[in-house]
Amino acid sequence: MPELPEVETTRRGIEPHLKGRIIRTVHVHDARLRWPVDPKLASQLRGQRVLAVERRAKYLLIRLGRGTLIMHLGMSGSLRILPQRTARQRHDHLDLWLDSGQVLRFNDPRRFGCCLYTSDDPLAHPLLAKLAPEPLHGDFDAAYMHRITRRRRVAIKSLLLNGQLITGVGNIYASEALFRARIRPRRAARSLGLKECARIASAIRRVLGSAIRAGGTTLRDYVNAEGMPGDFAVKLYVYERAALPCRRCRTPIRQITQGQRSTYYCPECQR
DNA sequence: ATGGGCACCTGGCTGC
DNA sequence: TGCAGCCAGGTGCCCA
Repeated sequence: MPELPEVETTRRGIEPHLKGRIIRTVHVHDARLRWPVDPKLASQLRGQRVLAVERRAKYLLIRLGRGTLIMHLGMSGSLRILPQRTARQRHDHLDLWLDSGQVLRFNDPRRFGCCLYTSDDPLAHPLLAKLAPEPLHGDFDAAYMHRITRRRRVAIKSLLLNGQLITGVGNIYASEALFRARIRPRRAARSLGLKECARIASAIRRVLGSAIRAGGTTLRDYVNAEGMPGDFAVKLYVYERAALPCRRCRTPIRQITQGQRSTYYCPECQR
């Protein structure tokens, strides 16, 4: 489900409730996630204070006094802040009970998410160490886009989903960024010129930034820390709009498959 | 090194 | 109504 804007919206929603709080207890209701929740997790977290909630790509980093909880929402995960006595629901996996009387609850129907504790530098963790630069930071620009596309024959859409080259962009925002950059998704990465790379880098930053300001995209089931959907779906130009008129030129939007994922584009606006 | 495909899961929808 | 088939916001891993 969540791409960078949804993860960032979640981070902003939970941080004010977590920062400075102490984790009193941890309840693991269902340890089955992408990797099983470590049976030692509860004893590792108990009594630790939350120093900050950070984000790296689509990972959330809950910085604690003696370590870090690394969480990923996968395709269907959500984190909510709830009063302690809130009844559990299907697919609730774990609760962090805080000294404030609130609970951070992780729900994930498809179980592609994860929850890992490390006492080392989380950025050096094998899952995070090789991730590409943050797309909203200064080192992600036209020159970077140009450099990583030089030798690659893959379609630019597929490249945008490669987390070792670009992070934070998932299937929705890959199509949306290419529409805004006016580039066809099937273009070979290495065929793109510097100006086109500049348009893509700029489009990625703009679409992610706009989506964060709208609280993310809810198509089916994404909810923020308060359980509310995001508002960006109404601003999508192409995603899930197959055969509907392009919002810019009225040409029917096309849907194709690339790497077993759907891609949407306007054959008129994108070249 | 690069790229393609599969795997991991549940749930919702469509069509017979 | 039941059931099979297909699709869905991610990404690690294996193979050519």
